[in-house]
Amino acid sequence: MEGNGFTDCANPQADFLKEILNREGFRLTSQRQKILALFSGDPLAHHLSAEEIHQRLADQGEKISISTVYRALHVMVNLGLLQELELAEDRKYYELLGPIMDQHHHLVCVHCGEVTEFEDPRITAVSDRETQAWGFTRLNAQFTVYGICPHCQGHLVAP
Amino acid sequence: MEGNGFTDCANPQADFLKEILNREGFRLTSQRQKILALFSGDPLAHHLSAEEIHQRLADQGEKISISTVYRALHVMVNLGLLQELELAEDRKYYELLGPIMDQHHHLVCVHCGEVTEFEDPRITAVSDRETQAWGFTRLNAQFTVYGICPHCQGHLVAP
DNA sequence: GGGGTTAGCGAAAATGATTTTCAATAGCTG
DNA sequence: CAGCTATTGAAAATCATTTTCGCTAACCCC
Repeated sequence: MEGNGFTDCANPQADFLKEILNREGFRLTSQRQKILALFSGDPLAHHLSAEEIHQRLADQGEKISISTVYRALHVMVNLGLLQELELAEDRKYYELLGPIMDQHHHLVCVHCGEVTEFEDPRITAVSDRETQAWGFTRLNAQFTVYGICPHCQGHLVAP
Repeated sequence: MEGNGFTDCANPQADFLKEILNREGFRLTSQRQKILALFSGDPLAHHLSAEEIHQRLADQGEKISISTVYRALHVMVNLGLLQELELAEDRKYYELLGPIMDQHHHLVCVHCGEVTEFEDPRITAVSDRETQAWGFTRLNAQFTVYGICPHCQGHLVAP
């Protein structure tokens, strides 16, 4: 009954999303807004999996189906709003892909799962060079380094 | 009844594998030898998925259970003999990780799936720099660039 | 501003890669 | 060679992700 906060008053965030969606024949739904809001709202929520998104929404009282979460994530990846990451072994993670935000990469501890981000212009340089050299249209690049973090190096027992 | 060709006469390939396996408490089995032989035997078989390995073995008359293939791949990844790659969306691929072979990376066409390899010392330099900067022990690094290959750029219809 | 069209939703079932279970077998070490 | 235990095969189990289907809600047009 009560409003969801998106219905009428001008919301620049929503307008932006709506335009991007409608341009490609997609519709602006409250579910998509809430999912995207999770990323832009919480700076600590850099990397989220579908299940984590579903859980966080449930925690804040939003009952959104897990299939809807997956569908929304795919749409946003295709629109270039999110990027899909292969951080853990089994599930995929997603992060906001701002047009401003420069390409950044990941250092993952295979022991505790901690993820650290870093940037280096050389990475972008190499991906540009290679895509051009082979005549590819570049869509995306992922650089992930796996290792053991300083903290976990103390606990080196057999897994 | 007839031999498998590995039973007795000195096989440097097998001895090498046996030593590596035994050093960590693993055993040399004919299944593991055959799986590893697929990689070193066929230079065209750069990137293989578990299912492809199972199929190739079946084609050459070797009946090895798919679960054994998965188990062998994990062991070899842990021993540093193989590297796990995230090339396609759904399955994992594996490739030989020679101590000689320098780190190389992948350029993937998201349309046709073609995989091209390239090398660039800057990538290794960056991963070394970052792991050291954060105090990590470096295990592995993967750099994958996604794009559309020249051939597929002609077929740009909506998916 | 309402009505028709159709994208999108939820719930549950389906899929498909990978993992585990368990009894039988085969490496390795003494 | 014997004993211990890692490994295998086959089938069942997992588990993330996708699909199906009837219903709802966005968007477009008048």
